[in-house]
Amino acid sequence: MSDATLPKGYEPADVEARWGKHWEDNKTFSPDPAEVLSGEKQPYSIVIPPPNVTGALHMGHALNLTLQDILCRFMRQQGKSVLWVPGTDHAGIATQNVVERQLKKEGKKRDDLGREAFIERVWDWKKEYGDRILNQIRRMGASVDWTSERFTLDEGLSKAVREVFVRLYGEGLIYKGNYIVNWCNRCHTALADDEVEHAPKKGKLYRIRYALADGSGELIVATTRPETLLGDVAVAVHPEDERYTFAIGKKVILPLVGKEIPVIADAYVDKEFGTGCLKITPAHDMNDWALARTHGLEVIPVIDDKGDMNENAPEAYRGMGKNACRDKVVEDLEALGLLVDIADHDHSVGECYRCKSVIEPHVSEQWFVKVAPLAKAAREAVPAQTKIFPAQWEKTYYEWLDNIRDWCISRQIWWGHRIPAWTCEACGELIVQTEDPTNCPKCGGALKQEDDVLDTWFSSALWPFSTLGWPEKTDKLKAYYPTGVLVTGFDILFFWVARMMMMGIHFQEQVPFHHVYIHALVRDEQGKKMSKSTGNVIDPLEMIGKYGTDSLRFTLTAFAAMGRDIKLSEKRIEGYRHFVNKIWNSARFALMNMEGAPRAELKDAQGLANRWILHRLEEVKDEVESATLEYRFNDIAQGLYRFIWNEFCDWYVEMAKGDLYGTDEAAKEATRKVLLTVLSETMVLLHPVMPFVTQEIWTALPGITNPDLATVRYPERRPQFKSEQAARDMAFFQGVVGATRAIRTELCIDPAKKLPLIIDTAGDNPNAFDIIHNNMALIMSLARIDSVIYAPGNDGPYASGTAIVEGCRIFVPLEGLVDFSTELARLDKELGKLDKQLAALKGKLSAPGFANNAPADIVAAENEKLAGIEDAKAKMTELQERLKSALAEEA
RNA sequence: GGGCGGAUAGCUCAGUUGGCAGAGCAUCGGCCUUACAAGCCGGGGGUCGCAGGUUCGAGCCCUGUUCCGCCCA
Repeated sequence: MSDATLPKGYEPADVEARWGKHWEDNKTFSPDPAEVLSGEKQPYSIVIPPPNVTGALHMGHALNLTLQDILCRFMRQQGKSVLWVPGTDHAGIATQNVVERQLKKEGKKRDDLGREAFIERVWDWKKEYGDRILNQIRRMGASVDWTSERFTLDEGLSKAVREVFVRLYGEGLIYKGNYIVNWCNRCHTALADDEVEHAPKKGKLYRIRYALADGSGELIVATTRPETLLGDVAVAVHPEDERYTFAIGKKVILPLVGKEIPVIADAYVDKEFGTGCLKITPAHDMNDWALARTHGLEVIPVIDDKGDMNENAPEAYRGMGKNACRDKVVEDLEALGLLVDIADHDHSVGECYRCKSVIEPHVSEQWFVKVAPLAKAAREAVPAQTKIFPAQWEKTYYEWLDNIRDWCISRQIWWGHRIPAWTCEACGELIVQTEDPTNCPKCGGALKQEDDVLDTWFSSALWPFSTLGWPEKTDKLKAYYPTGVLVTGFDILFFWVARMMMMGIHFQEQVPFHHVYIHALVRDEQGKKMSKSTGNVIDPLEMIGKYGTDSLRFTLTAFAAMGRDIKLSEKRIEGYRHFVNKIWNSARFALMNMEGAPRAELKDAQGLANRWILHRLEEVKDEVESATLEYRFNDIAQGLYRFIWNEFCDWYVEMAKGDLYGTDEAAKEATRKVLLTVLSETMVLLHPVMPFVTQEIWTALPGITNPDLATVRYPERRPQFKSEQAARDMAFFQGVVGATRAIRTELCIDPAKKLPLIIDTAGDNPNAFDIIHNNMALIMSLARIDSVIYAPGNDGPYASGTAIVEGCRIFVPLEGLVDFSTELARLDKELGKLDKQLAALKGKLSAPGFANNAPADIVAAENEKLAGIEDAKAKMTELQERLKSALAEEA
């Protein structure tokens, strides 16, 4: 678009496709590390939180991408060398499940294919569908560097993963051991603590008699899982629980099994819960496991990895499913008279975050990272080297790191980074190294690699440096590590952020990012989590189709700092589409009035409107910059919204029409220049939030030297245009126009009717006379007035609508046009407002101690305010009295 | 059970060193005023969850309390 016109309506789809392609084809967002290494530019980098390769763009992604894009585009405007790395996560369990479902349709299982073929199959799937989410990122307008795209399972990242694993193993920070883990019977794998979700469930609490072996009585034990009693190794009571002190050290007979187990004392037991007697099943309960360790108790698993009772259970129960076994155990206990009762009991149950199956604590051999040393460094780095925004999350971060347990990193699935450890089948030697060994270095025997793969988060934890080429010492790594900020939701603060901190510090000796910005979760308008099953999902792509990317981005930005959750509804997006339209139309207006005006440097500002809008523009530049640097995204959006709509469109453009449509060529030229300057600089300020509409308008502006707005620098400051005087003068002008309009509307004057206006400029504003004198034509057009009489001390006719603006009385003569009882009532209402303010102010000023204790400037300001209101009240009362008596005389 | 956050207009929420409670949407009234009816002009609407405290002054700071949400156990 070269000529200075714009089509009547903004067509987002066309513009987005065109510019998206332009930016990608021109590699606009692919920086050269050399410009950083040479010292020419400062680096600014962000690594994208890699979405699951199986994923589809949802509102959380849309928010996350929008905020990062605002930062990246803004930093480019600041002259930084900006690298935003895109990519996807291989998402072990999720992706494997997708392909397994595919196989199921063909009537096959993964075992039918075997490991190699299955993995091949997953790669095929990835090739076919893995780009979906990436293309959706494109549609958000994200200014990522596509030449830097990575996948957590690609070759380079695999190298990084092996390097890290081998080094940690060498340092004794990775070990293999028996441990109780969260086990999903369905996914057939161990899960990390934070992959387990806790959901409230209705359950039962069973009370069961355990007889003391010496026949001196019985203990009644409360449990929610009676089937696990087959694996009990002790009963525990609180050491200070007087009901049971007699039993401590004795033995009880384990029902249905018949063996004797000890009664132990431990302060962990909650005296209030159930009966105060806790049965200890170390193999099937996390807490019992811990208790068994401190008391040196045996661990007897009775449930196997499929959820069935194993050979340690009495013969009657072997092979039964755990649920069936529970029924049988209860039945048998009842038959033996050992069951006291069953009560309803609500408790929280762990579920697999992938398939929602109930988690079964399970003892097995797994690989672990010893995290305590890593966690210590990660904790200490905050906030000195890495600052978390908002800072309240620091506490949560510390809380987690202080209570961290070793990280179970092995998963019994196939899709993922296979653990680089081999066991010699001959001598049992364990080999851990980056390169695949051929045979045992000790005895030459055949080797077998570990079957397990690594937790997906293990590779994600390396993302900030693995994507930059580590373990190679690449220019990219040197230039862009550490990254500037990590932008993410709080839900993965632990899964991911804390682990990146640990790995980054350990392997790069530097934190992976200077800042962490934690943003809200996007919920539906009722505040519920969006989910497909609830059917309350608002699809970002659908919204983009209906309202355009810019509308969606602006909406998310405007709500970005509003607390922890964003309640989103389609109506809001639709509302901000109106804003996009408003911007478009204001640009159309400006271009219609440019007539190819040459772009020349702005030297001075003439006229109230120009002086004022340039002053405001300077303020907005400051606001947008500081808000962006401080991650106050909603302030960026709101500041620009107000400026563009309520100031630029509603006032400036309307006032500019005076010059633009007038005959004073010099004024016309000056105003064109200001109009073009404000419009074009506003497009730059808004570009990070709304890249497309601003770019499209930018291209149409006359005199543009750089047509690609994405590479245009942030506007220079013009401090000479900052003018508090202009702001004050404008406020008075707006007051006069606003008061006049209000009189018209509230007295129901025909809008077409032109009225005269009389202003007594002898008020509190020393510039009143000049402001009115110099802007008479504007007042006439904005307030629909046909004549203005202004002079200090002038009285208008009593038969007027009246108002007080900064102590100036304004009169709209309405003789014969209205019923003046309406005006009297209107003045009553206004006086009522003044009285309210007066009462509050007087109360404050007369309060004992105010004059003495409050700062002098506050006292002076309050007194001035009081004088102003009292003056206005006196004047208004007088006007009302005058009108009243005149009306009485007439009658 | 431990921790964190929220409660402000009908709705969704701003409110950055304590100094006259704001916005958007919704609502009511009036306008096709030559960029925009996806618009313009004007109006109404709040005991800032509750109870105390600090202060000349509290939506904001402190204590307690109720309700809601989230995380961890």
